[in-house]
Amino acid sequence: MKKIYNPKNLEKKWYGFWEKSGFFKPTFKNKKTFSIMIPPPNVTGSLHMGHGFQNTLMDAMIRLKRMQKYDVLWQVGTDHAGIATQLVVEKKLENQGSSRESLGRNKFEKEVWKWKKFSGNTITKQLRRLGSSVDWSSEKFTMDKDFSFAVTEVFCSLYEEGLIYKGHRLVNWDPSLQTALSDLEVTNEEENSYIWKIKYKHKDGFIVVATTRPETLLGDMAVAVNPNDKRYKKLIGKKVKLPLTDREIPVIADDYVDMSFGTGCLKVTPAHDFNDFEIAKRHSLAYLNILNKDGTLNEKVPQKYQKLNMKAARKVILQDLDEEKLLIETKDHRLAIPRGERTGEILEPYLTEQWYLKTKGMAKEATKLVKTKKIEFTPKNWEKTFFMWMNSIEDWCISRQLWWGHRIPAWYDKDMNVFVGKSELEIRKKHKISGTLTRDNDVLDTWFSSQLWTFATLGWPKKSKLLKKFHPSSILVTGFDIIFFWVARMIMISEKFLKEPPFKKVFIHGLVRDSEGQKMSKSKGNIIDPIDVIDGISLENLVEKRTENLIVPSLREKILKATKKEFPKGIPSYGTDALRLTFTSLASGSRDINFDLKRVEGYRNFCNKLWNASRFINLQCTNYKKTKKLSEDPVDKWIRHEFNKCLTEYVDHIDNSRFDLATKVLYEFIWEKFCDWYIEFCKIRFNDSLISNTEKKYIKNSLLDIFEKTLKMSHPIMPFITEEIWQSFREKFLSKDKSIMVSEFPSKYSTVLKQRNIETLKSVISGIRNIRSEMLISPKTSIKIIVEKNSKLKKLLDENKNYLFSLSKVNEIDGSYIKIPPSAIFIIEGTKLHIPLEGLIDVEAEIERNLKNLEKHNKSFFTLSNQLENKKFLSNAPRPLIKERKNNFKEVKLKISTLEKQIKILKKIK
RNA sequence: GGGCGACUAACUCAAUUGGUAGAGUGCCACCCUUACAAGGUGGAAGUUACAGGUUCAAGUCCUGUGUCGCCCA
Repeated sequence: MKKIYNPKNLEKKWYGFWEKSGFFKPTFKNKKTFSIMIPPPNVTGSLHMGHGFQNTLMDAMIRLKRMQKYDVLWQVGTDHAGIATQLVVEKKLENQGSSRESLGRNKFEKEVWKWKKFSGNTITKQLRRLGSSVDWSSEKFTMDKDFSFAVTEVFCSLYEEGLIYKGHRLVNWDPSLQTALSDLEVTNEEENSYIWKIKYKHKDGFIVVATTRPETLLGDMAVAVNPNDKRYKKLIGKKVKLPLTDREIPVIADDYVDMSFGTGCLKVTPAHDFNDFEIAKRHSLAYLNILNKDGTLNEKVPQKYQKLNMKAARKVILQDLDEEKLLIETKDHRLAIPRGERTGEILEPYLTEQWYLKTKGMAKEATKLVKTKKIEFTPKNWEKTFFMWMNSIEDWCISRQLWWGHRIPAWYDKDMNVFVGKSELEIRKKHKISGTLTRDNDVLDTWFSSQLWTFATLGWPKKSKLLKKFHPSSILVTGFDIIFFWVARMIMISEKFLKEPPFKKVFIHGLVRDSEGQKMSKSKGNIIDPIDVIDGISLENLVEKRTENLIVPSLREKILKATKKEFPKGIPSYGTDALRLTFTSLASGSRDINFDLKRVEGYRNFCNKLWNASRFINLQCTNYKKTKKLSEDPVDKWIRHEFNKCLTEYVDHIDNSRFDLATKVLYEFIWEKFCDWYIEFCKIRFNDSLISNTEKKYIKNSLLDIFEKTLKMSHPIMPFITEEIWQSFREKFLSKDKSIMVSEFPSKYSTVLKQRNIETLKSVISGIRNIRSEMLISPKTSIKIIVEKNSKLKKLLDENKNYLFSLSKVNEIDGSYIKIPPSAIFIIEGTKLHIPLEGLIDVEAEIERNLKNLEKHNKSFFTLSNQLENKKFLSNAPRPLIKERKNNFKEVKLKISTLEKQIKILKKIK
């Protein structure tokens, strides 16, 4: 074994071995089941830190349950990601001088499939690098034939039930994509803009309308005022002339108008504003659509403005208004601008006919599932958010004017009568149609298909074995950003079609941000690729990666500088296990996860520690194979007790999705208990000539036994290093398992009591070390200690001489206790322990040290005495607590009096 | 405007039902002791954002304020 842990090579080797051996597949042997459906990543995307985080948590659970002999299924697959994928392919075509339109629908679709084949492996390769033990044999893609079949099935059935309908109304329209988007795909962010005041003339003068969107003026159908607004009361019902046109529009009264905003006069553009749409409904106004699909003005506006896009139109219209002296004020104003979350384009409310799904009824059922705890959210407060959304849910616009996705199974005859069915053939048969039928051009929103993920992956609508065994899945692990998009919709649709929840628990994790809490994004140039943390990357390559394909090239310099500052030497290779440990250690249920590479370094060191511990054990057990009998020495019992404690907590924490705490107890056990003390105890015994070879064998058995259990316990979080070490110990462990990952999860040692003596011994050793260090006694100098002859402590120390002598460099325990020379002292469980000063300790420094300790104890003396003098405390506080405090008080008093005496003595010598 | 969350050591994060605030990294001192310098031993470091309140006892519960972030309108 090499001196330094090097994760390179060994990770790929073991992953390949696991996959080839079929360890990831469900066994169908065990009754208890555990299943997780992976949130399907975008098929053409690549893995980011969020994926890394999420998959680490899932894998930890999956590996644990697999070792606990559950029948485990981790369903894997990818999502076709309609808009995102179409955009990428269109961009590619554009670079080749081609376009979607010039290719036509069929050829374009073929291009996308080609691209999917080319880039689709990226993400699955990356998942493998993370160690994710997903069942590749049942991998699914949302555009697979059987999956598509399920989508069609659901659509048709919802349509037949009357839950899907076609509606003519305003949608969020992305002019660059020329498709509708659902409300959830819109981001509203405040931006700097203006508010303009424009004169609308009438026969007795004019009124002033305030607007943030002057360019939609050409679609105005009314001017609205508040019915209580005295300023405009007499104008209600009159007509005003719409500027730049020859149209006249009425002044109407509507409560919606805020008298204090702007001028109190609102222009009403029914076809291009959601609020105005509602106003128009109330007043039976006409809807005048003034936009083409590409966002330019159409033939309904004066010729001059036709074909202008919104930006250009605004400029020209403001100019013209100014010329006609109708523009009277331009003022800075901040307002929320709706943009498409994929394209960043400004969206237009646009009047079109779209497919909608009625959601209110399903939402009610979904709410019930959570309220009755059939589904539980962790952390729990997300349920609140979930309920809020379910209460205010609107019908879902499920059609998209895209070419990549599940095409809507609807056909139209010559007269535009619509028929919905699984195929054209089926429709012809059913409705006895022989004439032409044309299929609807639109595809379904990607989320419409991904909502079926938990069951369509398992073969639904067929009644498959998998479905029966693994649905509902045990837990869903996902980010809070898609609770509405995905989680809620899965719950609704699963309850609708399977009459059961899609999962029993939902674990909502935080968003991975950079170390300063900034969201990682391409435009900020602060993205860290998990694979780069695993393999390492040079500064040059990192900068290159962060600045390529920038939308705003001017950011380049800034990103370069920031990257150089944060990673002056690039990123070293830390290995998957270190990264996974970092992720789990950060999974505390908080909303934001600031990813700091320094934490990875700490966990890489931890892996190195484990690695080297195993080297030591390997060395001690050369040519040795474990036998049954374990040593019953107190130190062996002590470590077993510690192990039991750790194991119980560890499993509990994972079951409660507190991966941070699980990582913590594991870390502390391995480093602070196993390595710092137990291995040292073993080392001393192996070197002790007074211990028989037989006894040493028992010690080796103990060591190997607990080491194997420790490796197994660690495996779910750090799979690679544990497998590498375990395999090299396989014969020593006498294991018949092929891999640690399919071995049985360790159980507790039976009936091991807490070993108080060992704790005391540790305290003595630490106390001596403390004095040595503070008094600057060279590590080479051996010292003598003096302990009261008949004390329990003396007996304990005599019994454990070997440990005491090597771990604190003591060479004599003097129990004579007559004429104690000037000493440094400390008190352990009421017994004084002296270290003679002569030739070792600077008296002045020792006085200082004692004064410092005295001060510390005085502080607790006061808090404790206050507490214990307080009658209310004594009558109200729980008994054990009072007892504890009283003991503490006694101890502190003793310590203080001893220290004071000691200081007096020392001062005398001086 | 409504809702949610965060604020704890220099940095990144913990702290079960209220019971004397803990890790990692960094810092200081001493050590290359044959598992490990990616290490060992010891140490310093906090008015828990602020102001009130409840309580014997508050980082934790309540009220208000501030700063930052997210969601919805």
